[in-house]
Amino acid sequence: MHGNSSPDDKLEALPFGPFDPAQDRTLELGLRRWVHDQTGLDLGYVEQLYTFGDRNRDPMESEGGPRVISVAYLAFVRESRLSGAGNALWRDWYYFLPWEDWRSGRPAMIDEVIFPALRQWVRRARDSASRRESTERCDIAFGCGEALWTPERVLERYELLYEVGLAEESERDNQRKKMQPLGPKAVHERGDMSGQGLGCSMAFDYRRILATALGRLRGKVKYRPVVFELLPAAFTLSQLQRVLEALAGARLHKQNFRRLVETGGLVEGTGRMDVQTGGRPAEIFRFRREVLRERPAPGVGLPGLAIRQI
Amino acid sequence: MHGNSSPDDKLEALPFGPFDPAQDRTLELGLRRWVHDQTGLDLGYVEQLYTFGDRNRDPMESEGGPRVISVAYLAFVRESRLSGAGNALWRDWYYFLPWEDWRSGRPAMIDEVIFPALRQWVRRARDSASRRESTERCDIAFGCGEALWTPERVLERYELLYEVGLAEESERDNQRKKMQPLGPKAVHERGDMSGQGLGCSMAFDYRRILATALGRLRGKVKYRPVVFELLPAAFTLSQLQRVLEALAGARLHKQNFRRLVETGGLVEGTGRMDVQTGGRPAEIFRFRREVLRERPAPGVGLPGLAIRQI
DNA sequence: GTAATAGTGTCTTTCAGACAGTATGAC
DNA sequence: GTCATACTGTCTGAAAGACACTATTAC
Repeated sequence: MHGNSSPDDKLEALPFGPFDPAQDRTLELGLRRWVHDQTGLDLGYVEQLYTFGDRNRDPMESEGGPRVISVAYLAFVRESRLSGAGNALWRDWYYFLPWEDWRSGRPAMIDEVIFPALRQWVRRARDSASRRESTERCDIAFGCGEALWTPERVLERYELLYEVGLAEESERDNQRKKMQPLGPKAVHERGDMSGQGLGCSMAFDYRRILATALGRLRGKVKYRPVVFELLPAAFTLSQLQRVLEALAGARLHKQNFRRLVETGGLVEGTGRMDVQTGGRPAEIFRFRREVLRERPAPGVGLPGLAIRQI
Repeated sequence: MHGNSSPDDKLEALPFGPFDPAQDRTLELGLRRWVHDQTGLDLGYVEQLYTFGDRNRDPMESEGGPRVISVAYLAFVRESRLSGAGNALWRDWYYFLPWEDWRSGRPAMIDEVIFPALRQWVRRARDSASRRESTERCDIAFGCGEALWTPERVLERYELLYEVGLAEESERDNQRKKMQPLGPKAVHERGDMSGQGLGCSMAFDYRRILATALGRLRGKVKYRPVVFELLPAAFTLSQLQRVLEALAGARLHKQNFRRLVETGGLVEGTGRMDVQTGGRPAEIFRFRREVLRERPAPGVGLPGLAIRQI
């Protein structure tokens, strides 16, 4: 979700609100309250993500502003409800993290922009030890060499792109804190990557938060049936597959997927049929709550998620 | 780890410290600094856990004290280093959560104390809908009925015990906030469970934090090689198995465990042998870092972890 | 008929989970 | 020898991953 109460109007931002200890019994209730106040929406599934408190995450801090600590939450909202909800509007998250979307094949920017930049960055490392370490980091994050592309390493990838200078934010943040000494991690000399920014940048460290959320969700979907929070009570297997593919950012093998969720006891068919959409009518399925008792970690152990395309 | 800077001296507590935005660039660096200042320890592996901010988690709040927000972290410290480290001392976490330790079989207290209390609690539910819901919660958390005992549901179990009144903390907290209206979740009438407290209680909501940590670690160990942060660089497979069993709170099948970690590429043998400990000498193994590239989620998919004993 | 979507059957390989058994030390 | 720990071999059944194939709609 997107709220445009951002510092300057051009920047994309996540919705945020204050926490008022006097008013809200818990952090989560506080979240629900201000989301409701700002947008009229009542959140369903909500999960605490991570607490961000790095220095200068709010650029105003370098001009004497206070340190801002944000407790980030991940929440689901049905797209249909969003129209006319305050000043929030809908955004595909791959608009901000386009390299994460492999649904129509491996994104070209990975080979054309990211890999060259990573190689250049590795070459600029101070010594051979840090060069080796950097190579390993790149390999694991982006699945170079023998390594596989692992969908849930979203944050590792974003942080690498940020360090390399492929995220507009890194350029912006650097201008603001140029008086600050470099941390121990900055073992690379700075290169000029301006204009190479990938995906739409966001205010503050919001893109990092978004990356945290996507990574967490991709991981969680495997051992908890969170997908069903994103679907109506009744759905077809194709719908379920499309939602999972949107989360995973990859295509799934249709037949195996069907078998996985059906024989895995995650869903059950109702006898009913879907209204036609240009093909054979699909059966309507529903989530089998009982699976929570039967299996210790009921999720979709996404088949062939490690890179293989359909 | 245990720090005794607790409100009254009798209560067990987790170590904690203030966050000083002026001094610390990040929350994690702040953590490392005050742990060092208080105990002289330099933390190794550190992971942010969860941020706790419920009303009255600090009992002083009901007497006009401020709302305390705690960003909890999980960190590893080698036991040997702990002797004489400030006023911190070592505690087995099963001292606080004894029902979580199945290493010497199913703890008797589950059948003798917990199940009767849960059944009584379910019976006291207002209506049949909430009774059904409560039954399902108990089944899933504690593996009753057809459900399996799932080691990582530590927090769900603790919260249930707290609600049921089997945690001393719930009695204590209730006395302090008796003027407060009941939340929507309190659909059960209150029973008298005093004196039935299970495990050692802790100050504030620290036992909830501990339960969060154990649950998270049990989950994480399956898809990230965190175990090796708890072991020296060289170890025997038996040592590795013992550490994993301590985390999982369950016995693992020895032969399958060996095969799993060896053929899974998680460890590799050095030719060297261990000093004898009353049996055939064991080979010394080490962690194979390369596994991070080879497998998307390299961890120990703990074999037979779902209840089965050796 | 074609195009498009939905759904079935089956084969192979891999691996978890269990079995029993052997090897090398201390005593 | 016994006891204790370390390690090996193998069987079985359940899945993952891939194959080809049939079914029902709209046009």
